[in-house]
Amino acid sequence: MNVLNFPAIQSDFYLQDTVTVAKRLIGQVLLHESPYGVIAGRIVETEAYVTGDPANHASRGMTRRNSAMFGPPGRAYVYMIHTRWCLNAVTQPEGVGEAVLIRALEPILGLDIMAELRKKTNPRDFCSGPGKLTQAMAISGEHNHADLTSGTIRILEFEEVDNIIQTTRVGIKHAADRPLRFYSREDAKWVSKR
DNA sequence: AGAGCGATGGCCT
DNA sequence: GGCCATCGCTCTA
Repeated sequence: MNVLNFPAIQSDFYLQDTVTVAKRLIGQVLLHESPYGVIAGRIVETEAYVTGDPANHASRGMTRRNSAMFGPPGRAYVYMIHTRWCLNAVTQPEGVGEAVLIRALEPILGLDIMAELRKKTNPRDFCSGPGKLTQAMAISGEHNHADLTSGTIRILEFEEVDNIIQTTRVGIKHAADRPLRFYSREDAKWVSKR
């Protein structure tokens, strides 16, 4: 199988309820045709950030940093936290600030590139966290607003995952009790722990 | 498993 | 100028 032939998920998908998008992104493939070569991983962990949610960057209105969240669906919202980049897929129509944070991947393509970028040898250290996977996938601030439905960074239709665990989100202060984190039970070994 | 800490940029006062 | 964050690493046990 050649992932490059898989169809990219189109913007209608990202117009579904953000929680639904977060669940259904599990099992799909994040691809980057990067300057280093083709890199890809299967999404195994996500979090939803919705309207009225104090943990959502968009909850206090639009700023320059979070503007991508208010843009069209299917774009990337990439921001920096504590020296690391994090990748979100923007959901909902333009003007609504919601997104899904991609938290972990199962590496599937370009493992040698990931090893080099991450300076790690164990594949479990490549993409088991939001800041790790952007480094492994060569994604950074320059990719903010990038179109994930076509272009060099895409999310591809791959498979549906049934056994999805729903728990609380990681590393947030506000609304920490809301169960808006999702991960694939079968792929728990690739998931971020903290 | 759990605590401590480095580190950068955005945003508000 | 200061606060704080969708984090990762290392050290201890």
